[in-house]
Amino acid sequence: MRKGEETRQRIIRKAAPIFNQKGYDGAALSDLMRATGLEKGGIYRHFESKEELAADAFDHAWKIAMDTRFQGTEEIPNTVDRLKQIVRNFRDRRTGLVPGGCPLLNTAIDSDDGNPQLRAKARQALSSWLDRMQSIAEEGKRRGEVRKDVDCGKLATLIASTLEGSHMMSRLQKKEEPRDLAVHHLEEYLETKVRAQKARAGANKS
Amino acid sequence: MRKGEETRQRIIRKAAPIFNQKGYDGAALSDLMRATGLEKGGIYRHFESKEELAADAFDHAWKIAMDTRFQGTEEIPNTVDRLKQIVRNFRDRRTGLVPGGCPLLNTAIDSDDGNPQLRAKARQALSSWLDRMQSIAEEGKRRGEVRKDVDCGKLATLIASTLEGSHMMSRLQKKEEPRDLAVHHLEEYLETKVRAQKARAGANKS
DNA sequence: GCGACCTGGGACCGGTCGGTCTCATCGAAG
DNA sequence: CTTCGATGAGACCGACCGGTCCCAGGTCGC
Repeated sequence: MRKGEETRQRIIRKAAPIFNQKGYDGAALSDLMRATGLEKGGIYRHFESKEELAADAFDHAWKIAMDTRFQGTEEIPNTVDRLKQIVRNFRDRRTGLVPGGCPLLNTAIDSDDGNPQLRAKARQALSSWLDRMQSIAEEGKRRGEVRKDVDCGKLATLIASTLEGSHMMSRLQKKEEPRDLAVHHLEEYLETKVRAQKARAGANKS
Repeated sequence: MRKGEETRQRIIRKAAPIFNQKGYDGAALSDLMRATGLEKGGIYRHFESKEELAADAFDHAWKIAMDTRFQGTEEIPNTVDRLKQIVRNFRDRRTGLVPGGCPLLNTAIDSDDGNPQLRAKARQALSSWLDRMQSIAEEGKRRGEVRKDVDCGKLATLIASTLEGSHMMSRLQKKEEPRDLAVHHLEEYLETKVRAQKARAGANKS
């Protein structure tokens, strides 16, 4: 029981970057065999199908992405500052991630036509990300840190769209600028349109 | 000479949606044969390789996308209004497009690892789109319709990122909301941060 | 230390992949 | 009407696809 589970996890860890980089069709069994150092039989003992492995690999990659994006945000008291940190994390914390760019973006586009199983994974991944951000905004609203006229669900959607779109462009151009730009834009948006203003006469710098 | 070119164009037209929906690897020759009604030999007479066909199919799909996104914008005199119309076109005009979502987004993600030929196509497609939007903004700046402190290149990048990201989310969720939201957000941004204010005392409705 | 079971190797499967080649037919120019 | 290049059919190719299966050897619990 022990050894098998270890191997299973090792396969997932090695397979995740391949699926994330090459997509489901592009990731051949032979690639996975080379990466894991196992023969076909060794892999298929632990997974019923390539699809099951791809699903587990996606979960693995997404968990890492989520953990990284929310890293060091829990302890930030102010909710708007917390959202800003999440936005900045998207730009700054990209070491330790599964190579190949955002797994959600990749899988969403990849599973666009067929592969309903992977598509469902992507949908639920997006939902969980949006929910977490929305919850933070709602907490902020209850606490009076976030303006009352802000729609928290829409805010989460806007943040995710902007970040993911800029991420695609940064990867395509191999330049940081689009991502930097999106982060800066969102920071300003959070500051001017989301954060509740405490003092009536307070100066509004920056 | 005549007939052959017609067939070539027909193949491109029929192949474009398949590549756009299934990706390069996912689009099998057998799919293309079924769509075109031709046998393998019939297709390969007109293209040296699958890759050449994919490149031509991308050009075809992207041309349609660009034409549609800029449809009815040339005749709008005010440049900021023109940009707003481009943004709205992204949301509203989606009939006649090659099925499968934005070819740029799809191809950018699809060609992320290998296929440098397709990747180059995607890069140049993005550049041409950005350039066109940037030029409009620069024209607006010369005419005093756009604020002097606006960086036109960054503006174009921000618009493209936001639209593409929201497009991915809309497709994944099968809901219009993310795209609507992004369009609304950009419209507001163009109105409040980009458009030059003519009159000092003018009311700023909406 | 024995026996049962867990693990991984690798031969094997039918199917499909992208790509080639030959040849009959088609269409247009003379 | 003939002729000849342009065209498309479809058999064929080797490679590789995802997946199965059985066996040898390793790893456990007892």
